[in-house]
Amino acid sequence: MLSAACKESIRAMIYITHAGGERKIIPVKDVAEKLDTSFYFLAKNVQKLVKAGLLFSYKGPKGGVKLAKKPEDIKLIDIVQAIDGLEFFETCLLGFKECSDEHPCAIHHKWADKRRAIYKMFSETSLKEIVEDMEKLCIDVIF
Amino acid sequence: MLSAACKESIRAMIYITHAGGERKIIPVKDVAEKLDTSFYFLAKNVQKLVKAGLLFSYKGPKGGVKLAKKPEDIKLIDIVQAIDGLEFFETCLLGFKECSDEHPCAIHHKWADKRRAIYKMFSETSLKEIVEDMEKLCIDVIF
DNA sequence: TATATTTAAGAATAAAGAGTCTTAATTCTT
DNA sequence: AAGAATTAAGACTCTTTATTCTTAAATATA
Ligand code: FES
Ligand code: FES
Repeated sequence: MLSAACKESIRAMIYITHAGGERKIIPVKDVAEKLDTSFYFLAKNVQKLVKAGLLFSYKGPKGGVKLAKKPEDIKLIDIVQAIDGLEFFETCLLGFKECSDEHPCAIHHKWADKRRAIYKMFSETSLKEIVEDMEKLCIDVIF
Repeated sequence: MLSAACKESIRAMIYITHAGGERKIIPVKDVAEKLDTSFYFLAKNVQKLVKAGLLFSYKGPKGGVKLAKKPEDIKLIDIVQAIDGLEFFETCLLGFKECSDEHPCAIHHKWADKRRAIYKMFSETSLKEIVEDMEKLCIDVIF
């Protein structure tokens, strides 16, 4: 459902929120190390997050990235949209051209419900909430 | 979420149910024509459905495929499992190694709910039900 | 038996996605 | 001003998935 790039981007955003939030600038290299992933791959995706207005970036020594908005104002759906786009929420599960209540496929009515619930969850879940939950549940950010 | 192969396979199974069910043998060529898709691609996926025990196949003139079980006994999840496998339902949305209530990631608890609902829907929805719904709603099988 | 028809199996090609690297631009520090 | 650190951009390779094709095996029919 989510691409590898998108999954990693969400993890990265969670870590950036946890480690620096809106204030502190975190080098992408640090994020890659903490997530135990490829700097190259991560950096490319981070560029998309910058372009989407979710991160501010700073070049040079002491450079890096930080949140461009308050953690409570960045929702999971924003990250998904920036990296993968929203086709998942707009296209037919069976691959038909149209997907709407007016032109439903054989399982549209059942599926649309589930899909809407996922969209709702992604739209309502903010980075702030995730990081707070993690601390509450004593889950390591990195895992 | 579902691969192109899986989406097409579900459509094919719906058509086979509608056109022949457990009785009549339908040539794969006919299915491909009706679905307006590549015979080659469809035929390869149909082979997997045969191996998974969802279809019987018959070679030679008058050959083709038919359902190997009653339409009410073939669920969407069976088709998904045969073509894509069940990783979607078993792996972490954020790409962590483990995915369980014991080793949850930052959004496991929220996601597990949604995922379970989808699994339930796929497990409970049979080809019989889909085809009946279509007839009831006057939706063309092919669309 | 010969022929035509159809699925089975797997090779070959094309496209998309994942992952890596190189170079340029920016900016901090000395 | 010079050098080092860091992101930006895009080319490049590798892997997986999608798609097409070829050949073999089976079977109905004449
Ligand atoms: S038309 Fe198929 S899911 Fe909406
Ligand atoms: S651990 Fe991430 S969804 Fe289950």
